[in-house]
Amino acid sequence: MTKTDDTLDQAVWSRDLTPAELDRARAGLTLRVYLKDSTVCMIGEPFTSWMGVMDGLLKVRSVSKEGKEASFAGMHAGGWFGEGSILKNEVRRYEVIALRTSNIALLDQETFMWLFENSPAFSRFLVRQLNERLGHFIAQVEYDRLLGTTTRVARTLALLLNRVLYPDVGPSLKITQEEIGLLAGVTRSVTNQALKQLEAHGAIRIEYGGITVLNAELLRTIVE
DNA sequence: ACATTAAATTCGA
DNA sequence: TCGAATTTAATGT
Repeated sequence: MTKTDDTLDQAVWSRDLTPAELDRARAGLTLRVYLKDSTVCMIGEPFTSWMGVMDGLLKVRSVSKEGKEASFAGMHAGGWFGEGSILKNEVRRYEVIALRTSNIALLDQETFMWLFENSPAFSRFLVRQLNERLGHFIAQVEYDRLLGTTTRVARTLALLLNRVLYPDVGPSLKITQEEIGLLAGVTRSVTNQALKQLEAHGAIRIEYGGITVLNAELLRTIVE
């Protein structure tokens, strides 16, 4: 078992591929380690690869068309991103930073396009993922209108729990309060207060170095 | 920014 | 390899 075999094994989109498609995918995969605080990709960079988080935590800072407001999102194990840029063949509209040292898999553009055009299972996966993201963009419109901090933190956590984007995610997240703060765009102490509120409402349980979500639906819908 | 507590690591037997 | 001692990391205020 090589490392790329491992990677393929863990990737959701590989599950229904034919053996031939799997071989092709394996040949297009590269693994990289991004150290904490390093830049994974920059705004304006032409597309090079589709990326998957094997392990770690990334922060995606996306900027609106006019370069105005920025919004954040987290990316953790199991998540794949960049398909929007590759399909439209445009430059990246967001910047990605490693919040902690992370193992990232890269699938080169050529292989990605080959799979997209030749593998029904792969295309099906992509449609599902793109559709899911569309829903997020709609939710984001509301998000940017200064909601309360507790709500922002709640939504940040809810996004990390998304079953479509992170198929293997369970109710317990290994993420520090500092990291949650970076993702939600609030300070650590505000994060701490927000988490306490969420815990008081029974939405989560605070643990050392992480949280467990008790009521995901409440997390998604709560407004302070 | 500081004090407290939890976890991870080191080290001696 | 066990656990006590020390260091590092995360939390709460």
